Amino acid sequence: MEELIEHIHRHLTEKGLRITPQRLAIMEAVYALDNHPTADQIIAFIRKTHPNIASGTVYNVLETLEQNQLIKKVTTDSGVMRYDGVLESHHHLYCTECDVIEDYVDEELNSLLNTYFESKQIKGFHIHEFVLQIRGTFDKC
Amino acid sequence: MEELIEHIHRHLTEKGLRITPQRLAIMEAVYALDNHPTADQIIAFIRKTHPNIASGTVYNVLETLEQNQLIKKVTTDSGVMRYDGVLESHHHLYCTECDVIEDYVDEELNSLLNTYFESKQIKGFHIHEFVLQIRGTFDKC
DNA sequence: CTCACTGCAAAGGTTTTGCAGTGGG
DNA sequence: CCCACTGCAAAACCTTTGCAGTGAG
Repeated sequence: MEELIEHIHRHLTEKGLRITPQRLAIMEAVYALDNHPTADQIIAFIRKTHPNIASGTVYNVLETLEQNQLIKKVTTDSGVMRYDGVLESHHHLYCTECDVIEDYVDEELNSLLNTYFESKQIKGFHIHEFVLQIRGTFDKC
Repeated sequence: MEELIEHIHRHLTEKGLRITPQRLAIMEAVYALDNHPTADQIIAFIRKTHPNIASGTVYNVLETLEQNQLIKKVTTDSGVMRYDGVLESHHHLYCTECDVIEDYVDEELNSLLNTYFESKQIKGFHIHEFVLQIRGTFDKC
């Protein structure tokens, strides 16, 4: 937690960005709330301790944090954006029964995909990254 | 085209759904418009020949068609939904420069993923399908 | 001090919903 | 004929934007 704040400080400072209570609170919320929170869930969480934060600010901050690689956006089928504090390249398990999205980190899978697409070039297209959505159900659902 | 209408007829009838001019027009629009049209593009296309169609109807029909496996939804980062008439299991190339989404059909890739995840079970999770988003740029962009 | 950032409120764009009326089977 | 479906319009929903005021450096 201490080192998280340390890390955020360094990152923001390096980019010439100010360290505001709102930005710290939003970073903490993304880490505290599991399951890839929506902007709305982040707003609700922060208002418990910080009642005057404006929703516009939260959207703006999330945008800034994403552009500075402090968080990632996660797309959903419903179109509502969700946010992820895990920064390493990874994939997601999407449950079709509940709204859980779980991180799926698997370096072997990344290699497999990279190797496959190195040998199998797609003509006229240059790949930057893969996002694999693994859709299914958790046993508990 | 004839056989397309035939196919839609059969599908809708099997499910006990009515065959309306709107539903046929929307199916035709999804096929006619390339590049995974948005609801808005579908509405604009149909109004050229069918000026009174309501946008609510288009959304409702698209929902119905998707639930009956006559079309597929394609998620985008912006949250705007797009639609795809290709029904076989396939993946997509997302261009980060322009708004093109191209179908990427590759049975070998499907096998690769299936084989990989058969050997590598994810505990507590039962996989239904994979959706690989291949993000990059077309040379022409 | 200064200007990047926040709060507030209004607007923007997409999708959903309610309801009366219509037309497909 | 009947009820599933459409047209229309309002509302819901998420997100962005403009602007005046504030507080981080």
